[in-house]
Amino acid sequence: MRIGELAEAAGTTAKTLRFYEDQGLLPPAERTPSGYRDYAPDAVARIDFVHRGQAAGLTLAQIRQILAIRDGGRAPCEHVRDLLDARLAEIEQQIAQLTALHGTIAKLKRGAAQPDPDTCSPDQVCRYL
Amino acid sequence: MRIGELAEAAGTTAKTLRFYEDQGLLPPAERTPSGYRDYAPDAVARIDFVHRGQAAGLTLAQIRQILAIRDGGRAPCEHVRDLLDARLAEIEQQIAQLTALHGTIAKLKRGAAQPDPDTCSPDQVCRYL
DNA sequence: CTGGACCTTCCAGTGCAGGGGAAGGTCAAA
DNA sequence: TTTGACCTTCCCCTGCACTGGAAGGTCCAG
Repeated sequence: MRIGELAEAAGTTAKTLRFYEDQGLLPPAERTPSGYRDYAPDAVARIDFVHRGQAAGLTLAQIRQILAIRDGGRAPCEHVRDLLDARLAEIEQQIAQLTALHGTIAKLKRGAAQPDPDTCSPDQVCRYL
Repeated sequence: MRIGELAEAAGTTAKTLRFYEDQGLLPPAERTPSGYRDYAPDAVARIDFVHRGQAAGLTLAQIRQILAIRDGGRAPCEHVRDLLDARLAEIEQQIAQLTALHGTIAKLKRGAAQPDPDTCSPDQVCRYL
């Protein structure tokens, strides 16, 4: 199948598939005599895996690592578990930071419940911040 | 004061201050006869304001808008309040997305509590995802 | 044989907030 | 006078995951 068909089957674009090949996420495709990329149907599964990895918040670099392990003939399960653990920790930290920021902003707002422009000196630009 | 002194006083770098000037966050500085930027002491307050804006999660573009209103002689309080309201909504949405992602990943992990590489088919790359 | 849909490569840009480093000018102290 | 710290402008680079577009080749229907 050609790159456009594969892209449609996998829910992405031809441009993105060339980009993935360039980044080492897809192996270099076979070529027709005229130079067109020619994919086997199971390429869809590989792209689906990339999408599942992205849905789990992994970067393309991390997904490439997993694929490289699998391509090397080993099972990447343990590496995947480590990546997911790290991702969970990251997410927890991000949520904590956002929660703190939410509190900070809410406090700023409470500290200026009635905006009174006259009490905002030009020096401090705005009493709100 | 020269740009290096100002940078140290404001807790940033000379490079960043030139960048801010370029981006319209700081007015073009006075120059000494030899071409050095020459700042009044109150420049520190303006940079502090930029930092407070950043601490509230505003982008430099948003901070520039606020400063432009103040520089135009008006009080930016209402615009600031709108920006903070929008930021709060964004943060809430981000937290919701991260929470959902956290749940998704945790479920993936539970679905594969005992990693068994043999049950991972190469086709699906990894049972975990 | 022509038009249009598809394909190829390559270069460049997006948004965000700066950082790195070159090439050259200035200033104060030793 | 010379060193070394500072300053100037300039352009390119970073990370992330693409996206746009130009210039040209291929394939198939009408």
